[in-house]
Amino acid sequence: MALGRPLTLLDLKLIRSQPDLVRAGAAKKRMACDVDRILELDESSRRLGVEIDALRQEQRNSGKRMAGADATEREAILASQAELKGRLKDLETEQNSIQDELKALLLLVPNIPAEEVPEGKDDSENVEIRRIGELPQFDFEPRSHIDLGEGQDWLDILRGARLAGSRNYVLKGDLSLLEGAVMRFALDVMVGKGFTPLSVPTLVRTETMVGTGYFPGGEEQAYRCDERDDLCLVGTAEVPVTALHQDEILELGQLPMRFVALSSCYRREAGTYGKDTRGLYRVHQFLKVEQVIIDQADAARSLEHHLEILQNSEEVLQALSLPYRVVNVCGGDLGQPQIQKFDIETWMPSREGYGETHSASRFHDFQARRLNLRYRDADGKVQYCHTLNNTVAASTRMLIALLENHQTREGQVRVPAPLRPYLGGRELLGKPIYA
RNA sequence: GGAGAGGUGGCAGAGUGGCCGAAUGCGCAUCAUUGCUAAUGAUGUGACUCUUAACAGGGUCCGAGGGUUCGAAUCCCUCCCUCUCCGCCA
Repeated sequence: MALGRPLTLLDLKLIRSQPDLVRAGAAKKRMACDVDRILELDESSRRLGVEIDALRQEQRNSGKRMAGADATEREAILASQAELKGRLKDLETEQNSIQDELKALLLLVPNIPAEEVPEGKDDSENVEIRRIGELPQFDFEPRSHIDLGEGQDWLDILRGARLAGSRNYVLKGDLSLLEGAVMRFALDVMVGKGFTPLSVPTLVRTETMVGTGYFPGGEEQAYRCDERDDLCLVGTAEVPVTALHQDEILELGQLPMRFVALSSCYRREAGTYGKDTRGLYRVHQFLKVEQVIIDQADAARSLEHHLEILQNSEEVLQALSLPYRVVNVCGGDLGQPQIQKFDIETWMPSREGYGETHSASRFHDFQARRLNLRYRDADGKVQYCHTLNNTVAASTRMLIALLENHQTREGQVRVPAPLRPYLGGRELLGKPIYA
């Protein structure tokens, strides 16, 4: 996969100087990483580079002598240049193939997880940090969002599938309005906190997918339009928003940048056949409000931002009176790019459990390196930025939580106070449909 | 989709085969002057990478990739992007 920019990725110097750190990081994430091969390729490439540089210098100097040379000198120069050129070509070809392999391997090196990341093999070993909110107590048999949605004629899964295949849906009437209300509320909360709202493309170049760390590796999860146009549908606004300033050198005064964006999100959900097949939990398309922070390379500040964006989303859930818990994602459940991730799981009565609704990630400079996203620090030195993001609200999973947690015996849905202004002041949605 | 013009440093902009990593201006930094600010003057100021303990030195980069040439920012080809006009269109 070609990337049209210098490629440093996980700092090669770091891999050289502390290979064990990189190995340990990969092990904690339960990921493979051929550090030895990388070091070997790096060394050969550099050895060749020294040779090539010397030959190029010779080539340049004798080339410059041509201008003032007489006939016999010219002939001698031509002869030596021809020989130089041949040697250079051989060495360059060799170095290119080494670097191609090196780049491909570097793209796969996992970012090193933070110390606070718990050990563990998969999501069953994520560590709960806190539970907030009272679980709803029903004095009747609570219904699933599917029963409520279909009963109120708010949700048409059959026709959604007919239009676009399984895992698609149609929202009707008040549920469609409720979707708009939650999205707008989430957006307004973030704008109120000083985040800059952004409307961004959801079709991006594959280079941008590589830059944000989704490719290589996540190709199966993305809808791709690259046969004719080299474009992919994003699974989250994180991609275009984080990449907004790719290839730029930002001024210190511009940082930190805080962005919030509402976008459609598209996910193929390959490999999830038979999992969460009913309802709105796992779908191919939904709306999401996402928050992104871009700041200078400072681990302490990054950690602060991480807690900040986590707090922001918790505030949204609390305002909507939805019970949730926060988990510290363990090494084995962490993706390649993150150094730490907090998931927020919201209570969903039909699942009789918490379902993942938010994911707050801290990347250190992983994405910034791939995106060539840099800034000039106080000393005038160019550095890679740090990036972070978190969900503010994802439409379908929030609708599940809202419908199921706030349902009444009659099958209506109480509207949490903060959403009422977006729904004409109504406190209750739907008609009584159950006795 | 058709025709044309372009893509050069943080920004603007010159540069049509070697003396160009690149004039000049702006911006920025330091110093001088100054009650402060402004103005003025001087000096400095690209990124990446390799060798080196360091001093220092080398190489790469003028949208991307390939080609011609002893030698390419400059010539040729392909692709990407931007702008103008026309067409189509929510």
